[in-house]
Amino acid sequence: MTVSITDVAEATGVSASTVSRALRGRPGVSEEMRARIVAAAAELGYTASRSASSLASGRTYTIGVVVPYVGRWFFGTVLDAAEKVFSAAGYDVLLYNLGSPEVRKRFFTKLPIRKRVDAVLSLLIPDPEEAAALRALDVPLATTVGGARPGFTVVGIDDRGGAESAVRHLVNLGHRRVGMISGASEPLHWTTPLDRRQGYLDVLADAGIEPDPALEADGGYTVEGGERAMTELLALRHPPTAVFAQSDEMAMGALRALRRHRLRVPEDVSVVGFDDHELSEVVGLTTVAQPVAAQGREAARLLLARLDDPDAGPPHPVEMPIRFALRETTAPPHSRRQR
Amino acid sequence: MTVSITDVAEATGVSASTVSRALRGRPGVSEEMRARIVAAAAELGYTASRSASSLASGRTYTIGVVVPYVGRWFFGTVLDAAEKVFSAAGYDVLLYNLGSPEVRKRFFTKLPIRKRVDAVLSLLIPDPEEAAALRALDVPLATTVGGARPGFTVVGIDDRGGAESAVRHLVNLGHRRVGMISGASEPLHWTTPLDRRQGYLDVLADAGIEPDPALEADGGYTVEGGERAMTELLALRHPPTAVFAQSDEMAMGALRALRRHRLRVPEDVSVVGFDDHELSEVVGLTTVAQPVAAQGREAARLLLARLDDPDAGPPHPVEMPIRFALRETTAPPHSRRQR
DNA sequence: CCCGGTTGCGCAAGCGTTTGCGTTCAGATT
DNA sequence: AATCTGAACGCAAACGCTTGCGCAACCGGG
Repeated sequence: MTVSITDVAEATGVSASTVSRALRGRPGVSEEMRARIVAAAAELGYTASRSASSLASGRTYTIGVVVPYVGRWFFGTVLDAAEKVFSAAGYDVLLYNLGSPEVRKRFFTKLPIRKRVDAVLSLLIPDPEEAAALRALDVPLATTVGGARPGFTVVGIDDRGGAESAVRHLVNLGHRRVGMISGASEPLHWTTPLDRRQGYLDVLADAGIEPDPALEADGGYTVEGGERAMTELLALRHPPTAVFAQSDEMAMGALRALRRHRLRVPEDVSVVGFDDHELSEVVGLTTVAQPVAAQGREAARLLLARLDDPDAGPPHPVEMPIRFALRETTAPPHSRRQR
Repeated sequence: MTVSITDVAEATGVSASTVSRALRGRPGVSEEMRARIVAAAAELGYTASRSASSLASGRTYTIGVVVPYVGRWFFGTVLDAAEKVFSAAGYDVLLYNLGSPEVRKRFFTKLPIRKRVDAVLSLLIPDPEEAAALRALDVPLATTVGGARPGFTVVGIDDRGGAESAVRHLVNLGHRRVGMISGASEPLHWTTPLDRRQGYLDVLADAGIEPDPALEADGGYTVEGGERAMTELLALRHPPTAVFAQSDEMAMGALRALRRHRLRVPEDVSVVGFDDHELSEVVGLTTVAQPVAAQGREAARLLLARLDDPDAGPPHPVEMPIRFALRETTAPPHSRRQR
């Protein structure tokens, strides 16, 4: 039924070996013969069986991409960009969506990915054990989203510096009580929350402001979490006049909480986020923008490069540029709105 | 290096056939032997090579999912949900991200998916030719997002009814000039924009309102497009007092345009969207909510059912429930409009 | 005219599973 | 005791490719 390599071999009057070589651009076939074979293959609608060829060659031409949550904007965007690079290079993408802890655990113990991929791009930060499991696959590995791991190609951004620019902006506007909505409850091996927090603390110290632990609330990197966190902060005896949210999603949650409390942004409270979510510009959120898609592209490219040259070790971490995006959610404390 | 089935066989002192049967729960193996084999396999860290087993069995245990744009919230969410169902059932997901027309065309002509998947879930609406190409794969097929195709399992919503409820809401509030931001430039075989438009027209007719073509603007289903479209509408001599956006993304674009024009929502202009984007609640957008993740889950489930029982033809279309979500962007028209 | 070197192609041995069929053997049936 | 019956397992043939090696035919240079 489905046409196999011998069918096109017979149609052309050559052996299967020649067909294989011709179709894959291998040397040892005359140009004339190659043309005939290609034509015949096209006419018959032949595609090599991936299972068979990867069994025979050991290459799968498939990249495994593991993601914590495809639905979230950040990961969706990175995946989108990476997939384009991979498919343009002739690789297929096998997607593993590791939402819940159980699924994640099962994945790393059973490793269904084994013998199925030529490389893996991890959009989640593997803990040390998980990283070891991946290394056991013996294929090139890469990660985005901070957190260096031995053996991994990593591309990320300067989280600390980004946080600094955000908080410095608030301090420069005159804010003294600036809160932070973080993701403290996230697993510790993920360094992003820590780095961003450090940036926050650095700037405060620099400005001679005593950090107040009460001004740090956990938003778990979700919209709802951000809303809860902001609500907590507003319940304080001395609420902050400005908050730095470690992600735009949390910042949007914060905006919502503020609206609910009938507080105006930025007149009553300033908010700055981090990431530059696709909708941040729409809501006018001041934020520090990171090149999300570009990170996906870059990680994919580096991975492919390592596939082409297996001897090259993992390159040193790549740091993508960030940019402070001043919009409409920040102003000096207790300001009157000007027209 | 990598452990194969014969390694397990030798370790247990049986033949490879028995190992295969034991590990896959096939009859013909004593329980005692099965236990020993399972133990040995676990100890050696054995995983069957997918290439080899699918070559031998003809099954790939892989589902192809083709998506127009993973990064968009809607598709990301559907994919997320579907992937969970597939992986829970032991299937892997092969992702094809068909953003640009060229990539899309190449995909459907070369069909790299051939011989690689047991079924395909298409999140984009294939045109008749593309649908035929997919049918040639001779595997179960499914689509979400409107547009019935012969041979496809389809799950969707009542787009027309949803649009009607949205527009009726506006009309009931007293609006007479209600505009629409649509996606008219989208390919014609995608029926969603058409259905939603029909719902819009139905309600107007029902209310005795003469439809004004000038009140329909194309937003291309993106935020920027929505913003442009709203800007066009505002430039009219008689701008609408309310607009129905065919998607939340376009609605958000519209909100942005309105803010830029210093118009207040809902006092000056009412806006209602469609989809219930994850951030719609955050911005308080009134919309008609559809169960996005549920549609992905359902489509995946139906596909798996057809895999289990290949004789069952494609089930008739499944229609998921929708719900009108009243929030804060709609109100009665203001008699006095500022300029 | 011979000869080492290409060039172009076929042969056949895998790659690691699955599976139809055959074999063995313990126990049940006459 | 002879025969029949399953159950449990092994044999070996696929599955559809890739690839090292061998072997003609052909090339130009000495």
